Amino acid sequence: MRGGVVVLEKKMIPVKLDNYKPLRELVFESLREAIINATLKPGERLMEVQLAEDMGVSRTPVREAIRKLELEGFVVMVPRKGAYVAGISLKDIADVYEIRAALEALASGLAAERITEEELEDLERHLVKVNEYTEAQNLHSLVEIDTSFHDILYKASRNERLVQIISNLREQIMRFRTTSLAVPGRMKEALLEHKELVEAISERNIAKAQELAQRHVENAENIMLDSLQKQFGEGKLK
Amino acid sequence: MRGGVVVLEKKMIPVKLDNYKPLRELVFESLREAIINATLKPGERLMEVQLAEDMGVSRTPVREAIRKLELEGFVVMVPRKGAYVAGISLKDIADVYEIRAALEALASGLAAERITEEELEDLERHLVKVNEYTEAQNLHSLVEIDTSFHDILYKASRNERLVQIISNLREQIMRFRTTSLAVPGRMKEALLEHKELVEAISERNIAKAQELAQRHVENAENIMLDSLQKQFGEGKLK
DNA sequence: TTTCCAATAAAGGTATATAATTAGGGGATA
DNA sequence: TATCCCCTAATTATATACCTTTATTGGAAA
Repeated sequence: MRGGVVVLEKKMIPVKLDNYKPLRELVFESLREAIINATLKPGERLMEVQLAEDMGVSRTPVREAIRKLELEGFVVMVPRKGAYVAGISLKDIADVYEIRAALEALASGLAAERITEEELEDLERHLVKVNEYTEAQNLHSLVEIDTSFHDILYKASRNERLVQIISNLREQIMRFRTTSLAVPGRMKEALLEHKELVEAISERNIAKAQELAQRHVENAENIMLDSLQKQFGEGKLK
Repeated sequence: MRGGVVVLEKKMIPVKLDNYKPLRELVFESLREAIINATLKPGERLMEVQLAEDMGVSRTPVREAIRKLELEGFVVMVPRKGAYVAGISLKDIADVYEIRAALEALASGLAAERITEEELEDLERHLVKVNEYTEAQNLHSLVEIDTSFHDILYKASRNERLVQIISNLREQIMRFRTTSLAVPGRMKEALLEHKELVEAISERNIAKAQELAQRHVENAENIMLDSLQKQFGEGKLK
């Protein structure tokens, strides 16, 4: 029902009925989510028939979802055995952080060049919220707003592939994220680092933004590795 | 038939019958190869039945291979339409180089820290060959040995994920590689840059290695973007 | 009791069958 | 002649069936 009067549209509406998602996508997202929040634990076996039954679909979309999880590093395949939730060693975590430090420095530098005023304001609004949640010790909301903060920041780099790679790397260790920010004092420290970073970016100080981003990641790495090393010894985290 | 006499094995043979590869892997590699060397051209439609027939397999492994190609950015999916070989814009290429510059700098710096003497010697042996092929203007062999050179270099970073990401990014634009090294004078230039880089690494000069690697990638980018800009205008390369 | 072998079940790998959606063409009508 | 609609063919999406390999378990023999 469009009403009786035909109105001339200003623009052609980009009619995207892209709401449609294949089952494999839903399964993929569902499984990834479960792996990230440790509902599916490292080392756990993923059996196709069982997953298919649980989700009420056939094996085909489940298999296709697993293929994608495999490439993103969330599961490992053992030929003729099946898929297992990927374990991750301390070395793996260190490796990921090493890459993230470089890429987040790159992204922050690019953001300092390319960010718009609107985005900058948005970032600052986020900082206010981060502040609130930090005061309130609201860990859950903090993690959420923190993720959103970084999303805006990285998008400002105007490099979609970069955003995608960083996002993937962050997800890889987000399985242990709670451990990181839960360390006493880290929340306030991180907030300060974020503030400095935004300041450098708003000053369009590329080198400083890079430097701060890199150090920010390195700090997060040290905290996390420390606390993990205490929890577990060496070996794979399973 | 193991023969009549049982011989005591010196060592436990790491009995990996890992020679086995699922069909989906073979199909995956085959398709990726075809896309990289432009047998399958950007924008071309990939039809499952046809590919399956051509390769003498069923649709299932073909579909699974396509799922992986999708995640690696080699194909784009249009829901209910199928898969198309991914087109790539000049912006895309610039984005990829932007990331590569940062990551190859990182890898080279790490290599300067962690490379072994054996690996260094191996690199220098490769340089000799690069020299030969450059003199002989043997483009094909040059591309091959160049790839191998970089593989050794990046492995020396002792960061497998880093190696994997860089490899993927290189493959993404390898589809246009011929254009890059074919530019007159670039081959010699690249050789010189490689020599300097190896020198910096053998001196364990981390900062210099990073700097040289970054500039090397940036140079390659400029050459390639220039020559592509002449060939095509704007728009997707199809 | 322990070890080895065989039978069997269970799971992944592959192929095929069915459903659903889309593109395209041809004909009818204005 | 042009436009609109319906029908058909083709293709993807999903489900199911079949094949192959591996792990397990129970029993027989040493």
